[in-house]
Amino acid sequence: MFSKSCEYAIKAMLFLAQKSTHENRIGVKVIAKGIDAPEYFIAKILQDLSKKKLVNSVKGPNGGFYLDNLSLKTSIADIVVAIDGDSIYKNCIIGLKLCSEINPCPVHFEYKEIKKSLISLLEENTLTNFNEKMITGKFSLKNS
Amino acid sequence: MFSKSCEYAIKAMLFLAQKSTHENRIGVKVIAKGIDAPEYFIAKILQDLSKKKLVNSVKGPNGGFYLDNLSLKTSIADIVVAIDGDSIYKNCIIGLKLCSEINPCPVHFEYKEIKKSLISLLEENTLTNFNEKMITGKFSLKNS
DNA sequence: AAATATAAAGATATAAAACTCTTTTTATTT
DNA sequence: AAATAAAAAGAGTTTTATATCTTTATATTT
Repeated sequence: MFSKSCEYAIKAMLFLAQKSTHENRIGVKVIAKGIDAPEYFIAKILQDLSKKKLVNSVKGPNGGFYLDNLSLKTSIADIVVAIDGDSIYKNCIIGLKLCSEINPCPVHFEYKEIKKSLISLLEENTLTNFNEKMITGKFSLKNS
Repeated sequence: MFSKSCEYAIKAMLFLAQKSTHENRIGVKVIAKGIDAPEYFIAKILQDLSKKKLVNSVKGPNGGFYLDNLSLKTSIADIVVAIDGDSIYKNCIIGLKLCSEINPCPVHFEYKEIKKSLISLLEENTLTNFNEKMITGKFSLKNS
């Protein structure tokens, strides 16, 4: 569904949403361990997210990454679009370039509904939202 | 969503479903042109589908690929599983290895429903089914 | 039976994604 | 102001996916 980079990005954002504040920044190493991702690779991804203003960062001693209150409103959809682009919004499920409402592939209208629910899921789940769900203890992010 | 190979496989199967019979086999070159795929690449994919018994083939003059009546009952799900494996059935949307009913990620239950519809779409659409849809002329497979 | 046309198999090439290392820049702390 | 710790930037490397080419095997046709 999503690229590896995108999955790591989502996990990193969720991790930061739970653990970071402006005062408590988190470094690449801690994030990498926390989400079970390769350190140098997640570093690049965080750089990218930082350029795109989805995370905040400060350099130097006691520096690291964090999310401010605005960033906590980021949805999974925002992260996906930032990393993988908008293909999830646009692409035909069987990869036809010309598939559209006027020239639909055989499953266009069926897939359209599914895509709609999928996009709702991605757009309605913000980081804050995730946090709330996890506070109840019924959900988790464990990977190993 | 699916790999390029898988998209080509689906398109090739649909093409064969429309055009081939036991008597009228279709060669790689024609298929490649018909679905706008690289010739040598789709040849490999067809070989694979043939080994996995999803298409029939005969060598030699007037040889080529075709689908028999049994093969026309193949669903998109069958093709996807043959080429991309069953990750669509199994994988967590945010890539967590441990995500499950007892250890769900924050969107597990929401995604579960979407996945269900997606799988229905893939399983319920057989090649025969596709053909019927296209006979009405309301649907198409054009790519360019 | 020979020639031919086709898929199958094997080997190679190219591109993209995933991952790593090194150097540079810049806040922070001392 | 100097030392330091961190991200940013740049430049690789490795792996996987995509694509191509060549040779071999085998039905079919002549």
